Amino acid sequence: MLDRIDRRILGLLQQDCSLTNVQLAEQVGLSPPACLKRVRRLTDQGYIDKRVALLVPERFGPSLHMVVEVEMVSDQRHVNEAFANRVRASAEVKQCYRVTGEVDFVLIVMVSDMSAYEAFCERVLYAEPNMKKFRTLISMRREKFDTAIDVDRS
Amino acid sequence: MLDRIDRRILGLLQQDCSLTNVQLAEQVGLSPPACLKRVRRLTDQGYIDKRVALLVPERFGPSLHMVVEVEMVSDQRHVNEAFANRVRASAEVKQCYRVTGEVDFVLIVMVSDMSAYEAFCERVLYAEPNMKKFRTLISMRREKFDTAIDVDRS
DNA sequence: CGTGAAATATGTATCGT
DNA sequence: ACGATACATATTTCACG
Repeated sequence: MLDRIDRRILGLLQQDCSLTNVQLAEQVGLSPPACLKRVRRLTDQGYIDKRVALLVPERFGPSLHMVVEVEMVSDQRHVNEAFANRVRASAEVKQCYRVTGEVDFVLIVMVSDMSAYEAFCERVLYAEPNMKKFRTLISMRREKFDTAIDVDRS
Repeated sequence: MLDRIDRRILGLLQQDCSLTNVQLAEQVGLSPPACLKRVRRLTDQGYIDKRVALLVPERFGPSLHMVVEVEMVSDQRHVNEAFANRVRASAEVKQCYRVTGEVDFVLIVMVSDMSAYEAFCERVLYAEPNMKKFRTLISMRREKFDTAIDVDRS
């Protein structure tokens, strides 16, 4: 499926995709066309989702990260699917995890200040009829944010 | 500081940085050299951290996301700094938020299975003398993962 | 900021292993 | 099937107005 060179390519690209294909080819020891063919194949076969620029939040004014644990009234799938959709459409919500146990959803919400967070709670959380309760953990500091995954395991 | 075109550039690049400079220039209505100069300036001035390829986790075998709430014994800063450093050096930990309240840290940990998670707990959490207790929320489904930030606010 | 030209990179075709 | 070389096309990047 994926050989050592493919993994090396993916590892490098998820560290830094501003590498030119020539540089990438050099790093993995292939000719540029051979390297390009692999990258194209990895993209076509759905290993690479997309390439994005990661910005530095601090440069855009103060911001808060909220970790929000949401408990729903019922675990009915279609009802919670509706909530998941609202959350996906909500710009403040950067991540949403569906978890098992008492809590049903964990959200990572990014806002510029408390009033923006209150507005979000009104618009998304309190507006959801199936929402039972939620707990907010306030973070003023993101210590680590790494988008790379372990590519040496499949 | 940042004008409308800068914000437009940043907005586009954090959606998709595989755009060529020619395409980007076209979208924002500038000549390629003018656009390139802005991108370089935005990078040099620290608005852009890096460009990365986001991979599709499902293509690399099963994986679990753990939301881990960690409570420390003492809030002594230098002690918790040591823990933050361990966490930063730990490959399984993709994100770490320092939060206020009972809980001190929230980690997003990505592992292939439960035994990998147990190994992580032993190596990082139980090994930390200042760790009082932690709670794990297990997620088998990441509903949303958006690395883009709101660029229209500073 | 735009134009045009030079330097690089990307992408294609073909051949060889 | 996969990679290398050579060549054509496109992009990046610099100098100048």
